[in-house]
Amino acid sequence: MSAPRVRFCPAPSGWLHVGGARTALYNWLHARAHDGTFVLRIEDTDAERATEASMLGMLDGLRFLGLHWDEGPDVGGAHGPYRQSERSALYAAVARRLLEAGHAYEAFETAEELDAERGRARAEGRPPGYGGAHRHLTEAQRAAYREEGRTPVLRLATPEGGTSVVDDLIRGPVEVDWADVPDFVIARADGSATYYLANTVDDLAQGIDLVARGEDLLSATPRQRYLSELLLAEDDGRALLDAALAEVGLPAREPGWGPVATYAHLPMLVGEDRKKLSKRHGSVAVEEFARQGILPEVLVNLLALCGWSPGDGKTEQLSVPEIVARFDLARVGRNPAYFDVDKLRSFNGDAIKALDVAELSERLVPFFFEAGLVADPPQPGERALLEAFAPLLQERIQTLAEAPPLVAFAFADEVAYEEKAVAKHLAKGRAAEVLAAAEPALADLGDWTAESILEAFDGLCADLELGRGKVMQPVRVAVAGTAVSPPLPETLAVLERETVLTRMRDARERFTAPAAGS
RNA sequence: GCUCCCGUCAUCCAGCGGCCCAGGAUACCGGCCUUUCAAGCCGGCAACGCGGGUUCGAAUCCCGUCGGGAGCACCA
Repeated sequence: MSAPRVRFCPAPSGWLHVGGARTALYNWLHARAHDGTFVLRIEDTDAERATEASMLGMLDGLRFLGLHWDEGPDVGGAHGPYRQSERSALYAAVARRLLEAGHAYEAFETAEELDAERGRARAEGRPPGYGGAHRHLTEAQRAAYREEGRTPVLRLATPEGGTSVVDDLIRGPVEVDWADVPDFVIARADGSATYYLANTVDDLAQGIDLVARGEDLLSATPRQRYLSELLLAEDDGRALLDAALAEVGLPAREPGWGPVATYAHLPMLVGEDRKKLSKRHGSVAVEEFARQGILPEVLVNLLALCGWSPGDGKTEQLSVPEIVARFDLARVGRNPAYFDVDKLRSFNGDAIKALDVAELSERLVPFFFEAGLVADPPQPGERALLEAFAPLLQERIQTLAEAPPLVAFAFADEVAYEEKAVAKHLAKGRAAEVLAAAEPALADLGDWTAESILEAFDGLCADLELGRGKVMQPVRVAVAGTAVSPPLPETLAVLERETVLTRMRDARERFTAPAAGS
């Protein structure tokens, strides 16, 4: 396979979810693995659903994942435009030519009538597809419908008999009986193109030679293959599509482009209930994972594993370059894949541990900013604090978003004391005594390091005949306000000694009962 | 209803006729470690849907059956 052209073509409604991201990724991987071209095309033919915000969100999601496109909106390319809403003249020209050639016909049923008919068909156990009622209308009948004020849709007349065999790269040959393929709509009553038309036309016009998409489109393939053949069939030495392209002044197809694309239908992504993944399954938007602090390369890793595996039966955690090097569409499996969020978190934790400190700090910045703990570019002091905590955080977080709450106390001037922690570790027991003893012990320390602080604590343990927990928890709560923090000596060492001492004294006066007599 | 696709531990993946009384990962359970929370380390549980073939030999090939999913839109 030489320099393939592949595409991802989202419909801009809603967010980029993991299913779409997986499809985009597989196409992108295929392009990168074979030195090909990754085209991004926005399929916004349905004016009622497509939104600008959604499109921007999709682009952001793809960029977050690092799936950069070679041709597409905002980067351009030789075969644009890359938004279908800007190509409607082409679809109209193609549709008209299809009609003129007798491959398509006008159908006058209204959406309501078809709906009702579908309901009846379902109730009676008949296939709900269009039966072809208007396929052979006479000129007079058409005129009569028009007189009623009806505007027709255009339907493609599918073959009367025989079978269509699609040789799917992943599934092998798939055979479908033409009798089971209804005459489908290619142009709506308002003249706009449907997916079948626009998608097929553009794949051809943009030289897409490999189509990797969700399995839910497997049954659409025979129609698109048939449509492709009609578009490419030569008439007067020129294919219908080429004539239409020239008519509307869009770039011509390149000579080297092959006739029809190879198809690769990817297994469905499912939720825990084994149903097609949808918003019902909780957070499936790429943006949401980004917000939670999932690393993009980890999301890519997990997405890659949804249907594909390197095949050695062992390796699962892979870097993006490794995936590119090993990926092969032909090795994609056929059974539905479950997008496992637990596994994602686990891998993410591992990846965070593997990051070097500077890199981790950098990635943490937006999350600390979001939490209101640092300024937009962080102040030098804030950055230093972040870098000092990064190694401690690294060991215990699975997502970046988990970091700020763990060390918020170090960035805030005021400590937010947690009621339960105070009640358990300060307001009872020997907390007052412990703090009173700890203050001078820490104040008198020569070095302010984790080692020396730990030594001081151990000294206190011996003096007071208490375990480390009994000594350190009151101090932790006094300084952090919570019973949970990174390891205490290291944490204290990161803070200014004065801050620590002040907080201990304040907490002792504010929360502890006066030391009991004996 | 019809058509198509799929069927290995709870979950995902490996397995392409002998290397499999089935391997890895996540989850779960237990232990160790321990200054909190995690992490880490060690160990454990646990699957070839079922029935027939083919074969010296089947998770792997064939048929049937059952189960699951997708599609049959003026959505993509």
